[in-house]
Amino acid sequence: MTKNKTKIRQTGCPVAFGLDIFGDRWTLLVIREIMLRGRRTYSEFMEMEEEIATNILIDRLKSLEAEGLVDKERDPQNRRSFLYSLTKKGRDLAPILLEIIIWSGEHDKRSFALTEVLEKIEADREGFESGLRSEKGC
Amino acid sequence: MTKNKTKIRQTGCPVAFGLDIFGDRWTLLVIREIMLRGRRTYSEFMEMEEEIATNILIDRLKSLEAEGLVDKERDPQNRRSFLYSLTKKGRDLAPILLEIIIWSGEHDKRSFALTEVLEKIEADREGFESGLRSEKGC
DNA sequence: TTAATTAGCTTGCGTTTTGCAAGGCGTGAC
DNA sequence: GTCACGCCTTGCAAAACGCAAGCTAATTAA
Repeated sequence: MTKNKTKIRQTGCPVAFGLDIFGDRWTLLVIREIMLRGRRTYSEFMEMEEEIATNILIDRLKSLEAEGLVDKERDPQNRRSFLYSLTKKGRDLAPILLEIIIWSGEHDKRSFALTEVLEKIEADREGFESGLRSEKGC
Repeated sequence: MTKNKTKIRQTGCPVAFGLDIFGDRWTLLVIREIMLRGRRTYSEFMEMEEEIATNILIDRLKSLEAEGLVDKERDPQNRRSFLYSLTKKGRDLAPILLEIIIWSGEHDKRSFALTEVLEKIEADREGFESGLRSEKGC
């Protein structure tokens, strides 16, 4: 396992604290897979269109579990598979993901027909947030 | 200059789009310095308690400028210095920063007396957001 | 008008992380 | 048994990071 996140910045700043946990190019994409797409297994995560490498994926899954953002359990239906699910701490990342989606929607030139979705989000932030697993936005 | 952010993931997902721009351990800390602490120059950024290296700082400033999140201009008062300031695109990151602060406030065990600030934020999100440059939270 | 200082930036080099390809191992199906 | 599936490890090259040193242009001090 690549020894990731070696340097932890205990400065007390909440921004730095958050970035120490999910401040990289892959962690929030794994969260997105679970939260927005309902994917739950290693092989489902491997299907994401951004083409994550196997060692990076397993590294992020381990650190997410170590940080208490996801739980890992055997799939009762298929006992050679594992199911990853968000803890409360993980689910609480929803507003951050939502704000990233809003920001990108406003500033991504290629934002293909996302505008209408964005207007809905802005109009009903609460409602959207509670129903985040409904495929909108991504 | 370290050739940063080589791989750009044009998948159309707004989460990936955002992470391509600020998905690393330093970019949002530079934004924090400007937005929350009112710092504007290279040497002021070097004073941040997380001890950023000079080459990393200049690399991030250049990519922030290239992405149109900050503007750079000569300081009229001190013509050997430059002033960095947020563009609209940069200022629009405020809600993301705010949500990170809220998340960390809830999940950082060492969250020294931040709780009361958080309650204020939650109670008056709009108000807090518009006055983000007021030293609270960080 | 020359020397020193300040602010911003570059360079070199060792370490860490990432990306990619290949392969290994445990579980369950046949 | 043997085979396939799902999860995970390993090896190696490339990129990014971290650290220390030094360079350059603008300003101030002598």
